[in-house]
Formats: sequence, C-alpha cells, structure tokens
Amino acid sequence: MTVVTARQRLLDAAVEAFAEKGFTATTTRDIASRAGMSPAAVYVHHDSKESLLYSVSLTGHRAALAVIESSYAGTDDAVRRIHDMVYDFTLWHAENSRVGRIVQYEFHAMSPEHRKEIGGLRKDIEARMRKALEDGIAANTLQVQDIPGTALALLSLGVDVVRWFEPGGPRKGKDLAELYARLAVRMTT
Amino acid sequence: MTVVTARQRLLDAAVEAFAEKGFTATTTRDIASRAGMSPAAVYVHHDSKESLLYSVSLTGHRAALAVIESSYAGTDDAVRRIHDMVYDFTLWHAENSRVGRIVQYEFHAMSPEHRKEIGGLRKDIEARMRKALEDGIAANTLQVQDIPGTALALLSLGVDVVRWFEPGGPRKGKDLAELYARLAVRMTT
DNA sequence: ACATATACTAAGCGCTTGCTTAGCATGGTG
DNA sequence: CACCATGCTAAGCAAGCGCTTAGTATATGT
Repeated sequence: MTVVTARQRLLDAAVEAFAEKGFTATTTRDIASRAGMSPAAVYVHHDSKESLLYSVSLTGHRAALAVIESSYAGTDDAVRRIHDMVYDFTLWHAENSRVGRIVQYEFHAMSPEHRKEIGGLRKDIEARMRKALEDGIAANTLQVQDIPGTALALLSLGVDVVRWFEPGGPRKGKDLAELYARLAVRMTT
Repeated sequence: MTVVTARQRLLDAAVEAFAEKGFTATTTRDIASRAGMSPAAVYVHHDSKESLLYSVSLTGHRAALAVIESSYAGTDDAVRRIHDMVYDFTLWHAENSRVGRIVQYEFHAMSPEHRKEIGGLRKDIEARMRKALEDGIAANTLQVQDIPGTALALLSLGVDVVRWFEPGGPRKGKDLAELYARLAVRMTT
C-alpha cells in the first residue's frame, strides 16, 4: 500500500499550481483545495508559500543534476557522453515539464538565501557539461572553440523544452531527446 | 527634441517592472511610480494592467518576427541564411533581454484572445525557420532529418538567452550570436 | 476512564491589490 | 473673459491575499 503523506500531497498540488499559473499568481487557497484540504492545513505541514516553492525547486534541481551526473559517469567515450547527457537532460525536461517549468522560471521568486543555494546546483550542472566538453577536446574527439558558450547552448536545448512541451502532445519525449542529442554531436564533432 | 509621451513612459516602466519581477508580482502602483506618476495615471493612458502587457508583448513579438523575416530575405544562400537568422535572432534576444523575457515568459498571463493573436506571430516565426531549412534541403546544401524539430532547436538557442543573459555581463551579445550561428550551421550541414 | 498527541478546520486579521470616482490645475479657443 | 478639453491626482472601494488563532474530532498510550 502506497502511503502519500499530507505533506507530499501539498507538494504535488503546489507543483501543479505553480506550473500552471506561476508562483505569484498561485494562492495558498488554491494549493490547499487541490490537495483537498482547508487553507490553514498548508501551514500545518509547511512554513510558507515560498518554502513550498523552495522544496519543489530543490528537489527538481537535484533530480536534473543527478541526471547529468549519471549520464556523465555512464561512459568513457566523449562523443557518446555528449549524446547521452543531452539525451537524458532533454528527456528529463520533457517528462517533467511541469517541475521543469518551476525549476527554470520561478528561480527569481525565491528568497535570496534559497536562490543562492540552488544557484550552486545550477553551476554544478553547467560545470559538468563543460567538463564533458573538455574531456573530449583532450581526447581529440571533440572540436569546440568556446567551451562555456557551447555548454550553455547544449543545456539550453533541454531547458527550453519546458517552455512549449506538452506531455500529451504529438511529439514524443524520446524522439525529441534523440534529435537533440544528435544535433549536439553534430555541434561538437 | 525627443518627445516621450506619458503613454510611452508607462510602457517603458512596465517593461522594466515586468522583466524584473514578472507580470503578476508587479503592481500598477509600481509601474506608475517608475513612470513618475500617481497610481491613477496608468488608467488615463491604458485600459488595464493586462493591456499594458499585451502592448509590450505584441511590440516585442513583432520585432522578433521582423528580425527573422529580414534575415531570411537578406540572402539566397541557404547556409548563410541559417547563420544569419540564428545570429540576428540570438542578438535580438541578447540586446533586448528584458522585453524578450516578457515575450517568452509572460505569454500565459495574457487573456485568451490576446494569447491567440500573439500565438499567430509565434507560429509565423517557427514557419519562417522551417522554410529556411526546407529551402536548404531542396538546394541540397543542408542536411536535416526532422525539420520542425530542428527549427525548434535553432530558435531555442536564441530564446533561452533571455533566461540568463545580462546586458552588462562578461559575455558580449555579438560573440554569443556568432557562436550560436556557427553551431547552427554545424547542426544543419 | 482519562490524558495527551496528531491532524485538521472555521473564522478572521491586517494588508495589498486592480481599478474607480470626483475633482483640480493648465492652456488653448470663442 | 468665459468655456471647456486635457492630463493629472487624492482618496478610497470591494475583493482577495498570506498567514494566524482558537478550537474540534479522532486515535493512541496509560
């Protein structure tokens, strides 16, 4: 039997609401009613509306970083590594486009402290992509002039998916991921 | 002598505020005070807060479309065309990152009617990029399998710039545009 | 049987929101 | 000089906001 705690139900409701209307346009009453609770129940399980956003954003950023780290560690071949990192990063954003939208677009809505902490995870993601490019240049299998710029471009492909991707839409996440992964290889070889 | 009307000053103030805090988090009092007016003055020159957003978004989308159309028409060579379109589209987003942020992130905050109208401009932009790819395939100078997907990827490069680009930052808009334009050519040739 | 802890709600407080109303100063026109 | 349109503001209204307070129902331990 799966036990979904009230705390988690509120987090799920917050993900739905934030992704749909944005953080500021979402009311705590909306979150509560999506979770089937009274407005006051939110504050039994969470400190504030902002801390709900922080929890969602932190979990999301950690998941995205884990995807990048795991793809990096999955192979020694630099070309395949670029392919896999872009594939997995894009696929994660397609399959988690609601959380992804919160991760990418509600960053500024957090408190300065939370923003700083999560900013560290963002830098980790960029650093890992740069490292993958550097490895390939050292092994002479990739040809890249501007490493930080190219790393940004590769990540942008995945990130921007959350802006338009619809889970039930005509485009399959895996097809998109494979396309972007191949484009990434063409960009760097 | 340059005459900046009160109406335009309010639009400029709205651009600043929306880009900085997002549409919902911006108050009409904030816009008014940035324009050096009382809260009520907003409604002398504009119908509502949403109509301010609509005006900004419409102008921004039209400018972005004009950039794409102009680059498309600028040359007959398909490879150069891809280069120029991505260069100009990226540069526009870098040099207009505040308006760009409103264009890209506040789309959902508009009324359904306004969203529909502006959605048409977005489709025009995508269609023009697809056309550029089709031209190159027909001329046998570009090699692209998934035309709509690749068009999305090329536009994503430019669009995602508004998420992180800072006008006073270390990276020059022109350098970034040139990098992305070259990556676009590598993706499609 | 009683005490305590847990999970919740009804009601509402103080504040801010988008927007309106009523009125005032200014300057061009008859 | 009277008139009136224009461009603005002071004041405020109804509604909605995040969040708190005080209390209730239920389950569990002693």
